[in-house]
Amino acid sequence: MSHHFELLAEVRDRGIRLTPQREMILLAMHECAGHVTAEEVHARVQEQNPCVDISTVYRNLDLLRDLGLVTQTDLGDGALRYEMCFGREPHHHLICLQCQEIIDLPDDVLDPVRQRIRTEYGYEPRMDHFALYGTCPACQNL
Amino acid sequence: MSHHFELLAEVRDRGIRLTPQREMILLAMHECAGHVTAEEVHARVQEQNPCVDISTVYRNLDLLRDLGLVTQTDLGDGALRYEMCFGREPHHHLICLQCQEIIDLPDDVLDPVRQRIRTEYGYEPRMDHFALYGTCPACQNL
DNA sequence: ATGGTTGCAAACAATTTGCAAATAG
DNA sequence: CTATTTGCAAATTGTTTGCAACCAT
Repeated sequence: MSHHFELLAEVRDRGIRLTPQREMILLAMHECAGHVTAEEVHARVQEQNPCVDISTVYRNLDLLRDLGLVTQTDLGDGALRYEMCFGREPHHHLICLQCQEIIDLPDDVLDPVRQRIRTEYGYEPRMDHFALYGTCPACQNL
Repeated sequence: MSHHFELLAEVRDRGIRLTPQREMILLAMHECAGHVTAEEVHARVQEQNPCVDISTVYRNLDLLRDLGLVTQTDLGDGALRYEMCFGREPHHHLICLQCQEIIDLPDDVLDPVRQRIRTEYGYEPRMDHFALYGTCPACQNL
């Protein structure tokens, strides 16, 4: 919670109106360490004010994504995941296909791939927030 | 079309009933080089028999995916993509964020990532059919 | 004051399901 | 013959939209 203020200031500085709903969503995202669905953010916000609508959550998450404060990732299950990235290191996720455990990977695991994409195919890679899959050590011994 | 027969034999050998619908779907998938949506498969099959329902297409694509004959990929736009992988090299896709152009990448671009995931995190990676994003050479000059 | 923002209800798109009838083996 | 598969219609799920009222600046 240390830099809640910084976060709110950041938003205000960009000329974005700070409505109570927006502030609650920002706060909820800031507190949740991991990636959450819109539904989860909604539930969290409703604990404070049950009137807040899910569409407001979606609209704000989209906005924050466009501002670059939040990442939006599609993990392949039905729902999009959002994660606060303001003031955090870029990273990726390694997801266990069996137990769904998720661990973070440093951004540079993808550097060799980026390298090859650049030199061999001329594409400029943009791989900001990636989901990789596998089986975790625990689940390998079953 | 050379190994249509092989493909049908493969399916029959696994004890799967070969209904006309299933055969049409198999054929459509085999002819389409790239990744297609269920809708596209449906459209293609309906050219032959307009009665075939979209749910039948979905059910069969799920079945073929479970059999390992077809890959299912989520490119992040609303619709899942399917691709016949029977008798083909494993590969990945590099998608231009601007023009949506898609090119194939050989499987081994991910080897360094796999290596690190294995040695550093103990996960057994399973990255069969991946979607990577970037900007293609053409779109970089705009 | 006024333009961005909200809640609501309804629309949407992709996918799934229940069920009776049809059919492959 | 019978378990599987199909077509149909309806349900689900996650997300988006139109709009009048509301409110941060």
